[in-house]
Amino acid sequence: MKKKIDLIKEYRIQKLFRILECFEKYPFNRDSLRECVLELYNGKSEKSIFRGMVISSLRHLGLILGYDLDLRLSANGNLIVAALRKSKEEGLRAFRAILTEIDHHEIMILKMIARKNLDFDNLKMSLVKKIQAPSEKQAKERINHWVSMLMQIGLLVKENEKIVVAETLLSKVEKDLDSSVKKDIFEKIFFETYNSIFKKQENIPIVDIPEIRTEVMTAFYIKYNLIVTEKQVDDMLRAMKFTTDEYIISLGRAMGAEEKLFKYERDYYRTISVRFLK
DNA sequence: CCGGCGGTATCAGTTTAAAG
DNA sequence: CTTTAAACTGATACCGCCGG
Repeated sequence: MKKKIDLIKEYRIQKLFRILECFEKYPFNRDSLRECVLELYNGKSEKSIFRGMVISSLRHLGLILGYDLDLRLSANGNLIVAALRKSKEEGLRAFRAILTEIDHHEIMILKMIARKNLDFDNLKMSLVKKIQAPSEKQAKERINHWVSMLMQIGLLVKENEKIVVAETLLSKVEKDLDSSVKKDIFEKIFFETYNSIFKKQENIPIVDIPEIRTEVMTAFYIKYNLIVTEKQVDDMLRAMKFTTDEYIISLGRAMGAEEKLFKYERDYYRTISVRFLK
């Protein structure tokens, strides 16, 4: 069974950073957003750049949500921008965590490379054979782009003619991806965040999960300098007790097919609500 | 001559505008 | 108001120009 890899058309990370900043500036504002993005490509056409490259790449990477007028950052996309505000290196750290998480779960290039000891070209060829794509040319393009992104974030390094995994860096990333040390703080931040959104929306207790993900992740990052991805939020939320003598958490279903729903047991949910008993 | 950037053709759905 | 046409949107595969 060959793996499927999406084609990331825009894979230059510095460019993606600037695009994400446009999304942060103009959520739900397609016109300004499009203008902001096209400025980065000095006036190229919206069809090829905005629709053909930017939107599809960011969606494949899970960094944006919504269609036409509703385009906006996902929680992961927002985390990158928040980190970027601190420094470029921090932005890379966030991006690295998110990309590595995708790689570990879907593509596994890093694991494949760690096992082999091939030169660059042979390595790429062996990867190309393992993925499913419409043509060999397409497979090559996909692998090239993913490998390039892993190099840009520093997880793959050229060493003479060989290519190796930067183990020290990878272990740092894996620390960022490990939620076991964050569980204790999670409940505290989750309830604080819930309450602040609850107040913000004038005491309406039903909170959108994509929104609370964003806020929880930002709080973790700003207050504790900890990277928490969407997946980690979902994992830690699933691990919580939903019913105690202090509170009851309930989940709300989505109306139709939507993106990035919260999976709990066998179903997908869109909203969350907490009733405090004391 | 090669490859990367990004242009293009195309498609299936939608949405909007124009025409009747 | 209803029908018809045009434009828009997101996505995909493949192509071609240009710089090194």
